[in-house]
Amino acid sequence: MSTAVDIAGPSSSDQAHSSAKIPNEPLRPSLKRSNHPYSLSHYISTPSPAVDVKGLIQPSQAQQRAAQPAHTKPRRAPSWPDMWESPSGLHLAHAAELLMRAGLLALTPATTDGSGPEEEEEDSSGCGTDFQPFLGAWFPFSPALFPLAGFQMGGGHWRSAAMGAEGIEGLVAEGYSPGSLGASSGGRRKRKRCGECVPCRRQTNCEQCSSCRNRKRGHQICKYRKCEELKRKPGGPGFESRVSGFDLRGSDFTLGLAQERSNGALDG
DNA sequence: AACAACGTTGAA
DNA sequence: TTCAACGTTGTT
Repeated sequence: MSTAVDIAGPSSSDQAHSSAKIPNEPLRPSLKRSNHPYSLSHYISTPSPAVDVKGLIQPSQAQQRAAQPAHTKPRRAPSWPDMWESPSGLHLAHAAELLMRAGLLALTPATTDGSGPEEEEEDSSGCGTDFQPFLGAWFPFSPALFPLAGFQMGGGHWRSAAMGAEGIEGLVAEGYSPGSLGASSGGRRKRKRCGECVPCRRQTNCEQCSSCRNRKRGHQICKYRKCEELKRKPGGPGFESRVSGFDLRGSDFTLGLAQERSNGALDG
């Protein structure tokens, strides 16, 4: 029931200005697409229990060098807590904790003697495949754990088949895939719009807000089409509402829009 | 906090 | 290769 809506922008005469590049239909098709490089069967059938997740989420030094040419300004490396926050506010660590409570996730002692091949070549950032800080114990991150725990990866979502897909889907990170967690980007990921909130369902740019007027340099989507999910900081207030069973997605948009209008916040 | 600018990602 | 737009950083 994703009927396209087209809330009037700052003025009622803006519709004619919509860019030819703007899709004339809701964005669901592209949102549903997933180019995840690995299928679930890949992880299940991979002979080595340790698919090179470290390589996926932490590129090699050579990859990092390639990803960051010398002429570009050095950017702050994303911190690991940041890496593990979901746009809908659920820390992956919380998901892991839930699994632990359900007895589905094993913990290993905090040994650092590098007994396996995965342990060698730990770089200065200290990011291996174990994540003690999040759980107070070591969290062995292996993709094999997710199938074991009933998690499925697909459609850009992490689902839990064991807990009931409907219930957990809203809890678990949306818009992320292992690939977007750094498989090819050296850690920088790009969230996707939810496609369901009111702004996402707008079809046209207003062409009057600062983002529209400054599109060449600003590289920003029309203010009235900016996804509500993307407006939130990952791991922000959304977390509580999502966990407690409420999905406030888009609920504050109308209020915010009315407020913006009354305040004249939008330039134009 | 809002805005502007830019680098970068990801899809077409 | 192009383009839309997200993420980050600096400025106001």
